[in-house]
Amino acid sequence: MLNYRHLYYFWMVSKEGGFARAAARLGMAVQTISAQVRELEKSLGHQLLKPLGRGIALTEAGQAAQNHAEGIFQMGKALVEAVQDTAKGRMTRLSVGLSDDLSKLAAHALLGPILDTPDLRLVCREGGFERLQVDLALHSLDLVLTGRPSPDNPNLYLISHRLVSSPVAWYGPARLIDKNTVDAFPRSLERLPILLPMGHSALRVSLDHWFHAQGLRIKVVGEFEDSALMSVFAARGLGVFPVSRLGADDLGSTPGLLLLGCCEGVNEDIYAIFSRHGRHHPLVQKLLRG
Amino acid sequence: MLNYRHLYYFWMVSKEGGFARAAARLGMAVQTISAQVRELEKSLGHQLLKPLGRGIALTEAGQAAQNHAEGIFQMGKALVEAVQDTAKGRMTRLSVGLSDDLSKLAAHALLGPILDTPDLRLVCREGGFERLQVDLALHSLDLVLTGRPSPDNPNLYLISHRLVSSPVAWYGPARLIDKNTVDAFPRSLERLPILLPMGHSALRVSLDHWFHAQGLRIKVVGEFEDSALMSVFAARGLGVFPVSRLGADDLGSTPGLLLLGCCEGVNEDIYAIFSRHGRHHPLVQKLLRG
DNA sequence: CGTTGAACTTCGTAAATTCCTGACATAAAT
DNA sequence: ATTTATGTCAGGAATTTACGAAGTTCAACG
Repeated sequence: MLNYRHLYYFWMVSKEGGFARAAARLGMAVQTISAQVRELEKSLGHQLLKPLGRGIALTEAGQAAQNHAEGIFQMGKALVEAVQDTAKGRMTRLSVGLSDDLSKLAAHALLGPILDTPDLRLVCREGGFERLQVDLALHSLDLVLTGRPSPDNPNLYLISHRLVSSPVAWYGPARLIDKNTVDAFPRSLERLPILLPMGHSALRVSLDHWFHAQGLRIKVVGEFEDSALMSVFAARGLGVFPVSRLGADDLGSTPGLLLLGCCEGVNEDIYAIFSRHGRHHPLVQKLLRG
Repeated sequence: MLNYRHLYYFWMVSKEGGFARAAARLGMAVQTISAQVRELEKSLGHQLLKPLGRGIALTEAGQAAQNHAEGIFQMGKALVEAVQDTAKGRMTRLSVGLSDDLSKLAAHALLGPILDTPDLRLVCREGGFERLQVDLALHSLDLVLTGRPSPDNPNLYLISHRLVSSPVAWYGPARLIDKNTVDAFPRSLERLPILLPMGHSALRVSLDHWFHAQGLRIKVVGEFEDSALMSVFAARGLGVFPVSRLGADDLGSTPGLLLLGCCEGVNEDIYAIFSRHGRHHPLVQKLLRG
């Protein structure tokens, strides 16, 4: 049976890069740390640290152990926080991951129902879909908002729930939008430089289908992972871009951006992904209800 | 500081559903377990278990703790295995995740270089891309083979590396394939029922582009998450389907399946994803070299 | 309605582990 | 040679863990 106390000391040593610093940080004697780490090595049957110069270095086995320990103690920390939060009457802290493929404006609109929660402490993290999924599994996020469902594997510990399905509109810089282009929409897209989300996003797949169905031959001048970045490049005149209408009503009043048109039949779905196990965060439940 | 031994007992109790059973499983006295779990509750400041009938049940905080503990001890187990494996001269165990969007035949071909490793113990797990990604982060997999790259976030702990880019061929049941359809390929696809991978796979996106570029209007009769399942339905006569040529040479000799044609310009990329940290599994390195 | 028995709890004490003090050896960089 | 860091050995104090014995709770059964 692995001794987690020993592991903790080992982890601290490898993080601080030496027994002396680790002992100082832990407020303990150096010999103790040394002895305990040695115990760990004995119980695992392999050397984890080797001398290097006047310090130490990780062996291969040590590096493997380090990686795992990192995750273990990260989860330990998350556990304590989670327990503290659960029973604290209403929960005030909510960690949300916002996938890059999601319109930031839509995200804000979706989080609306809980923004007036008293004493709310909202922690927003951004990143790629996969990265956020990992954090969800490690329980350092309560909820992920994304444009793509996680496959609803029954024996898995994640649930995806479609929050909304919002129509998609096209916006562009004033330089490119005039009465002609608006009237001729969507045919006018063929004459305009187009910005699109990256190929692996669900919205992109829907749009490709739509182009095909409409028989549109378009000129793609840019592909973006992050929709906010895309809108910045669009406002600077690079091209026109699609975005979920949800929360984008005031995008037309953004300096430099005008509404080009709304493509019927193309929707951006927004999903909430959260852990199946355990209690659900009350704020997550509130979001799901509307 | 969280006491992992207390946590371990708590976890065992919640898994076994009672102190008595947990004590039996641990070979210890019931009182000990009870006292230790009580210590944990005291240090966390919240009750984790509550009486229910003549047994016990998890409180909300307890459920949160349970979830985290599950991951923690899973990683602890993985840590021990990893350390055992590292120093055992050459590593013999390799845990590979095979993404559903990947042709099983191609996967076998890619793993070829290491299949002759003496004393190899290959652990193959299948699943959705996201699920496997999570297992990679939890270090219960060494490597994931997939048709889609994980975004190469520089400050992230995962690396994707494109292993091969293999052309895609179409196969179908004898009932649908004859000299006419082969000669008229790819135009003949318009007259054939088509099976395709699910919309979120990278191959699907490439194919949609290809259909569009060729001006093909096709009839999709099935979409599959799993390419192996797709080939089974195809062999039974449901339709024709695309598959990476890599490792598929002998697919033509599979009872009931014939080669229809090869679409130039459409490639299935296959990526290897693995953890950036620590030493890389020697077998993973061997795979990357070729 | 009281008894029964399974399951959890409390208490006191024995055993094991953890941790410190202090002294000393080794190895490498300046 | 000096400084700085790791590695080792001992003895003893402090803490944690484990268990026996006795007590409490609660559903089930006659």
